[in-house]
Amino acid sequence: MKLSERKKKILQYVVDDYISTAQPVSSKSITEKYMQGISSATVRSELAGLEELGYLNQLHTSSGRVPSIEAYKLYVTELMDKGGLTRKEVGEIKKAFNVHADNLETVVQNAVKIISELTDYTSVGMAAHSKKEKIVKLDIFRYKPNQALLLIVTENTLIRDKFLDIPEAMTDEQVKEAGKLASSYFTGKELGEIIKLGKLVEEEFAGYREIFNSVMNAIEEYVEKDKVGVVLEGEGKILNHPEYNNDSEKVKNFLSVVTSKDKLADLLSEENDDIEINIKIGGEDADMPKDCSLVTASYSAGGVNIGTYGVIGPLRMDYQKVVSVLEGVGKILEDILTNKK
Amino acid sequence: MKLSERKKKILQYVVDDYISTAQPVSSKSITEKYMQGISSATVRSELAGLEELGYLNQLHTSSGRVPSIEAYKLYVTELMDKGGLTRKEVGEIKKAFNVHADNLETVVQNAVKIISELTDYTSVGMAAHSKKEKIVKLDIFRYKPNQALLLIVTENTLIRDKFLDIPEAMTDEQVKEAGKLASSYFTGKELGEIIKLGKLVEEEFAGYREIFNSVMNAIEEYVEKDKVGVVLEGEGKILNHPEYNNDSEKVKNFLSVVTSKDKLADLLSEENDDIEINIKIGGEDADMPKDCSLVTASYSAGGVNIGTYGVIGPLRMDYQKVVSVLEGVGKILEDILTNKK
DNA sequence: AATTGGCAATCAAACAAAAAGAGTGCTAAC
DNA sequence: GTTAGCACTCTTTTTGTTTGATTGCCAATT
Repeated sequence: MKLSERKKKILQYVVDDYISTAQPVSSKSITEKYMQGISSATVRSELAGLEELGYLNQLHTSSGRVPSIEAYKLYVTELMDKGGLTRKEVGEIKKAFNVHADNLETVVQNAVKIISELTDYTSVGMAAHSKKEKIVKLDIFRYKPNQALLLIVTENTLIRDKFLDIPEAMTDEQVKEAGKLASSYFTGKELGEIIKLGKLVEEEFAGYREIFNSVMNAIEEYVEKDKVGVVLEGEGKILNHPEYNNDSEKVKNFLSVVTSKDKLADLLSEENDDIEINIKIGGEDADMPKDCSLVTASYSAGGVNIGTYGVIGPLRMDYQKVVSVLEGVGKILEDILTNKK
Repeated sequence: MKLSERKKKILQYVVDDYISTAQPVSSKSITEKYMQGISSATVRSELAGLEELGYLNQLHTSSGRVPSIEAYKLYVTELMDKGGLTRKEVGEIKKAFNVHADNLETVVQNAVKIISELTDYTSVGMAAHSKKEKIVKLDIFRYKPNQALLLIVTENTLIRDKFLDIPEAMTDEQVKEAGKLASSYFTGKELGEIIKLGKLVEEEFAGYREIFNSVMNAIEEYVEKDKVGVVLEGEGKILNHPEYNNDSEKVKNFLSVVTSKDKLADLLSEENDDIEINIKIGGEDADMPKDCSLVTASYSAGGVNIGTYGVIGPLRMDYQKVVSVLEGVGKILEDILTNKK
């Protein structure tokens, strides 16, 4: 099962070539483009070997080879060259972040946009909700006889508006009081801390127990998965790639995932805590569109996770470029955020 | 230029048939399906007349007829049958609104979703921001040395988070004071009223003039066009329709409009004040995808406009169904909102 | 034992020609 | 005004042929 050096090289060439041309790769083209000293017959037997091992596929007997999912996996982990960004690209990224950012969501928007532009793939991002964030402001006030509006602002300026069901019998005064109590109780606390508190609340604020529990639920929901904060860009770019050009089933499938913020939030929040760059290939995940790859990166500033960004595209994705861009954006973003804060 | 009754009937049949089959309509099929007592030759001469008048087109000499944009226009205004909704559909709509609505955006989301489901087209909605809405709460507080966060809550529970640039020299106290002043000044006022006030502010609150102006800008922007409030559903459904199936250029075009909330907000806020159902056909508008139709409806409850909803799809859209659904959803939505309030 | 040149076999893609079919427009008759 | 009939047009489908790319295998070579 161990691959010879030459097999690896050849596999790399096949994947490289297939990524850039979208055409099955022939033994001849390999000898011409990459390995002049060797004959095509030799490459052919190597290719046969790689196919045997499950790294390559043939569409029909007399066609060139196409990489298998296994091949892509090996490619991203071992085979591909790590390319950096050009000066120009770095410049473009910096410029993209230079525009006046109105709020945190705008920053995410900018990041996602430049990623999509530089890679030419659909890109997606989500600001992280660190459990270390503190609540800066909390307010509750009556909206309808049986509903109150909950307002939470955290350090990172993310705001949550949510309705709470309240008993009609409550007077405006009581609602106000509940708000005051909740505010003095929650303000200044870290989100994670609050979640951990769990059921303690029941005893202390018996009168407003329901309300307190609703507030805690809202906070928990917000930290765990904030689908509202998912930003998407370039959803149509999938059509720039030939494998999606005449297959509207595939496109439909792709769009159904990509346009569901729920699903995207799920995908982006998977196990990204410690890993920096994360590549998920093929339709292993129920939420992933079949025949797609997802490359994600988690960014942090000052040791705190500040968000997850990613690119979704065809299996035949330019991983090298994508990884470079994600790393580049991450670095610049982190610089900006650490300096500004 | 006046159409005979029979010409109108025939034109209606052609459009009906084309809408349901997506195939050019032949004289023979008309006599078979719709006008048994008449011969195909007669229909042919009528069709030739309608073509003369610009209502029909032929793809080539020996093909059936296809409706022109003019034909669609006439169809929606005069020709088409007005069909209602089935009991089942009404039931589905009611069910869709029965789920617990967390906030106003959820209501919009539900409406858009059920519209998309029932029509099988991409649908879009935007809550209206009536100038009559009053500000219920307004708050300003410091976020960074040179930025403050502005928070506005209106009767309809829409909240806007927005950063204001402030001089670093301002003390926290001053920010607080500005907030208090702004709150007491703006709270209770109608949005329209505030916009009209315009520059009066300059004199009165000289010390915090900048801040007051920023607040007013934010309010104006919010009333004029709130792109954040645009909700979209079923963007992939365009692919269910054959004219988009093998034309990825068209799809790309469509997606580029539909995925831009800016453009959608523009489209939805055009001149919808007094008209109830508004049909825009073909690519007259720069913001409209070419070869698309947009059907919008403005809903109101208690005399106040509460939002605009619409369906975007191919020219060959099932207008009858779409109009029925939009009307049906509007009616039910209005009922719910007027009762609840 | 690995490599190579040569060659038949395979298969998709491109092309061409022919046949089938759908629909029209026109005309002469009703 | 309506209709049957028919020639004509143009697309679609079918069928067959050619071309070209590529492989796998084998025997010869290094």
